[in-house]
Amino acid sequence: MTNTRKYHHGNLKAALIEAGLEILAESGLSGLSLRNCADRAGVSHTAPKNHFGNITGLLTALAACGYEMLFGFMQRNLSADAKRAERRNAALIGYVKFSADHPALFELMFSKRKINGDDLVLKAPIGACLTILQDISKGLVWDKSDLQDADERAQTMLWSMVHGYAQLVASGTLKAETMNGLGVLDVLPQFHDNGPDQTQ
Amino acid sequence: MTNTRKYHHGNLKAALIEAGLEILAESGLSGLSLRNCADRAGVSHTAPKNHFGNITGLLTALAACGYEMLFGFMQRNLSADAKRAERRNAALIGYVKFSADHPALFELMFSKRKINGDDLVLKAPIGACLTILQDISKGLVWDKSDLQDADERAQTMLWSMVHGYAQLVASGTLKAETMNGLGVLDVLPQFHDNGPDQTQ
DNA sequence: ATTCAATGTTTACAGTGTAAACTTTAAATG
DNA sequence: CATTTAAAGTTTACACTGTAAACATTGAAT
Repeated sequence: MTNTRKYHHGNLKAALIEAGLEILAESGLSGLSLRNCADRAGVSHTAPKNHFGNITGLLTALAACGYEMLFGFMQRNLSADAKRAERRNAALIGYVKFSADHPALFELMFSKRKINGDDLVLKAPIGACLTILQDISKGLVWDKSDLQDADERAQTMLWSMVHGYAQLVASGTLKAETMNGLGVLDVLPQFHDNGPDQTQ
Repeated sequence: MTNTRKYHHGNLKAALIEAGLEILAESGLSGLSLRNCADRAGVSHTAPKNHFGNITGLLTALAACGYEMLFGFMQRNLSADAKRAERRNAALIGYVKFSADHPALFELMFSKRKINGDDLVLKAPIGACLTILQDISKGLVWDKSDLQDADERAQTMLWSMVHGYAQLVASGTLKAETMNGLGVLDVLPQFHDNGPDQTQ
């Protein structure tokens, strides 16, 4: 009935993002192009230019979408009164689970040369994720917790650990059979907390 | 003098790899193509096919080159009688230094979808690097060292930590100014050793 | 001296991103 | 309501990419 394709799509920007996410899931980052994205949305191959400017604009919008999803993954299965240690474990598990569930999107999100880091639409969800990281990094007791900038060190350490694990697994560098199915919490060290859990 | 270009290059395979490494250093992974690689080597754009088959073949050869370099970086500044803790620190620092000195090559080496993981020329230097990783992961004392497969867990943990740190820095995700110039040893936990240093 | 396989070249084609000129249409304006 | 205008899509064109097929050259084996 809606066979009479309208000249103006009406919601092309959202349709292009949805098409892009589908193509990423089906064919990976290398399988995504402006043209097949436009194809799937049912418009000409130059239509995306009106909404995203160029390929970087589209990829940036998709990456922003990814960070919003990552934010959700890092807060999944958390009760309202979860302690910081629980929040930390949930965030680490969520981070790895997201990278496993959406490997191409995860790859794109950290392909910093393919996206526009100054885009405000991208910065917002990244900031939200960093807020979680900051929370779970506070007051960590480990062998460097008495040095200067301990919280900042802890943040870098936690992110490095979980991101490296996620990236090595998602890229296929660490194969599942090599790992005896060990998850991130089975491998990375556990640190205990010091001081108050300020958000409680 | 050698202006009379010979029909047969003589050493095209090596020349193409060298050209590829140069382009990677100058223009990044996205700036590398079969055609500009052939251009720089002074041959027609289809000449590389005889030596590498397709773009995957060239990228695989370049990645193999990268792992050989990484192996050298991980053993740099080591005296003949270095203890395992020294070897471990040297390897971690070398890993990060390599990723900082050759970011595009590092990116390629872990772009597993762009290279042929079954290539024996690639497998050899990867195996050499894994041998170092295995060495520096043995007998590590940490909160999971009494669990099953402790050495394997330690290996995954060490690799995750250092790789995540290297990737986040090399990709520009962790900016230098954000980090107060903290190096990998200033951030990641230090574990002490248990048992004999078997290679001594 | 001849053959032949390895090594390069030429030509062709489909796919990519992007720019410019053009067309349609919804919405604002009189 | 009629007109204008700018946003949204299309058409066309071009340079670049990887790859395949047909062809040319040449060093080395016979």
